[in-house]
Formats: sequence, structure tokens, C-alpha cells
Amino acid sequence: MVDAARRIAHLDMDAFYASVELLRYPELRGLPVVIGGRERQPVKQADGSHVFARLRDYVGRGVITTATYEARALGVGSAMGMMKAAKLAPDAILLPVTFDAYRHYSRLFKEAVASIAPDIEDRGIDEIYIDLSRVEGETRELAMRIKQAVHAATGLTCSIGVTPNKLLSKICSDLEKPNGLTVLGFEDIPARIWPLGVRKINGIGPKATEKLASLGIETIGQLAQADAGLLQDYFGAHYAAWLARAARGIDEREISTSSESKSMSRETTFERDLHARQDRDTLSAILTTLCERLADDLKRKGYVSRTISIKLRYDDFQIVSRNVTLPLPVADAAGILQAARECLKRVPLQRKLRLLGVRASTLEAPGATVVRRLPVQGDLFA
DNA sequence: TCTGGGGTCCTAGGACCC
DNA sequence: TCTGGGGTCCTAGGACCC
Repeated sequence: MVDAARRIAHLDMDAFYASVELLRYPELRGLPVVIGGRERQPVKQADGSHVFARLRDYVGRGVITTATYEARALGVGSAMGMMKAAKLAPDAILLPVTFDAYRHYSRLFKEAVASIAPDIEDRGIDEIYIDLSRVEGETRELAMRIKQAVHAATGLTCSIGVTPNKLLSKICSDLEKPNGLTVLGFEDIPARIWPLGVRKINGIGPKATEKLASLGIETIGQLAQADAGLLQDYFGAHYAAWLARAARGIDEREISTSSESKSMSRETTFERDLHARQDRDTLSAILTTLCERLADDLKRKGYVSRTISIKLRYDDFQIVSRNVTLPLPVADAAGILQAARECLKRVPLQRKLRLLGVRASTLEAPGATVVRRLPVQGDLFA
């Protein structure tokens, strides 16, 4: 049912990790700062000041997780390799990721929002959707109240988009960043949405963007006008239909306020590429550690898993995975490790490896009563 | 010394069952 | 001697997101 009265907000914290770090190190305000890697924390001097690492001093395979707006102005940003970023912004301050702090501020801002509007969909550590449809108040005033509550609780700014659906709100929260507020309705789509690049649509990634460009489609408006048959030939019926609807701003998904985990995983990129034979012991130790961490995660969240997967990335960046579904679920490190080793036997190990990962899926809460018929072991009449 | 880590969803083929 | 249609589960890979 199309409900023109829906008011859906998307709230996105501004440069979240970097902004949290600036709360701790206010002397860095106004400077280019990037967050990433697993290096040590800044060293505190006797006079209370800190010695900060510079991007130029970084050695390793890390990528930037977040950059302050000053750093972004120098051309560096999320997902860029830090060695590459160092060439663009050698003097930028480099800080390691401190997840506990981000989780803390994440909880604070979500609680602040919930005190005003309780229908919230979690979209990760730094963004949420909010259903404002049943909350009293004029839209813009309400959004301003939410922004103020977030700032009062955390000292941080956020950007909000409010529209009739999630798709449009997600686009809008990005339009006036940082500290932005964009409110629009369906009637504003031609003027405000259609001039934007197709990549702004959540769900159109690098591959689809490139394919669309090859068809001469660069903007959302062009996508909205595109021939349905052409899209279907290039993207298949399902995705083509979705593209056409998205370009017209049509999205009827509801806010999803609860979610059970589907899978949990641990992976690591090695400091140098490793070979299955020459570096056998190192790899074995890494695999064991990953399984232990995964077992900890499962235990903490109260899950058991029936499907264990491994993931390998070769030195040429090709990824392969293998998985096995067990007759009975596991949650302990030894059980996970045994399954992972079974998977490992089925994978080619000629090339050097750069990453190894372990995943647990088909999760169940161990307390839940699951009626499961076990497969017959061997021939009963043998 | 380019290119992290933790997720979700979708597709497609094969096995197996009724 | 030829060959249905629907369903579920499992595996592997890929696109995409934060």
C-alpha cells in the first residue's frame, strides 16, 4: 500500500570515528586526521600533550576507515590504502581504531533518538532509520529536536534526511553533510534527485554504475527515463525492475526494528603473503586464533552454528570459500577448527595467501528446541 | 610494499524428496 | 525408453553496504 503520509528519517553521524577521536583529542580540531590500522595509541607526554603519528610514517596493509573533512579535502577517504593516502597527505595525523569508544557513543546517540522516536532500525554503528510517522510534531522541527538531542548526548553532529521512504531518506541525509537536514517529498524528486549520479542510490555499487555508464546512463533521471527492455537485457528482470522503481523514488520497505544475526565471522590479512607449505605453522596458528575468536563471539552472543566456512584471499586478490554443514551445531573453538580444516582440504593451495577467514552461519540459539532428524550413520543392517 | 574487517542478500546448479 | 513439476537443502561465488 502506498502511504504518502509516511515520514521516514535516515540519520547518519558525521565522520563518526574521526569525530569521536576529536572528542578525546580536541587539539586536533581543524587538522587533517585519518583513522585506520592497528598501530599504538598516541603517546602522552609529561606536560599532558600527545605525540601523534603521521600518515607518512605508516608501513603496512591497512586502509583508512574514516577521515576528517579537512583530510578529505586533501583527497584521502574511506577504504583508501594508507600507503597510497600517505602520498597525498603525508602530514595528516594517523590514529588507530578504538572500537570500544565508537560503540559507547553509538549507544548514546541511539538512546537519545529513541527518547524522541522509538521506532528505529539499526544500520550499523553510525547510522539508523527512524519512523516518524506516528510521532507528534512538524517534520523539520522534529528532526531538529533529534539533532539537538544527539548533540547534547554525545557532543557530535549528524545529518538527517526525511522523506516518505528509506531509499530517498538515505540519499537525502548525504545531501547537506555535515550537520545537514534535508526534507523532501515525491514532488521534489525531479529537481532534487534526478540530477544526482546513479551511485547515490543505496544498492547501486561500482559494478552497476560502470555498466550503466556504458549504456550512457549517468544520472538517476536518465535511469528513470531508460528503456525497460534495455535494462532488462543488461541486468536481468529482477534487478532491472528494482532499478526502474528506485530511480522513480519508489520504495515501500518498512522499518525493521529487530534483527537476529545470520552469520558471524573473523578474518585477517597477513603482514606478508604466506605459503601453505613454507608457512604452514604460522597459518595453522592464525587459523586456530581465528576459530578461538569466533567461538568467543558465538558464546558471547549465545549462538551455535551448523555451517562453518573458510575464506581465502590469494596474493592476486582472488577469493575462494568452502563450507560444510554439520549434522549437529558447534560453538566451541575445537569443533569450529575441525570443520575449518575439513574445508581447507578442498581448496587449492598453490598460490600464496594474503587473507584467511572463518565464518559461522546457520545460527541457532542453543536454548531453542530444534527438532532435527539425524542422518543414519552407516548401514543399520551391516 | 595499492587495496581491512564484519556483515546481508541474491543467484545458480545439483542432490534429493514427494 | 523416456522423462513431469514442485519443494528444500546445500555449496560457491559475487555485489553491495558500513
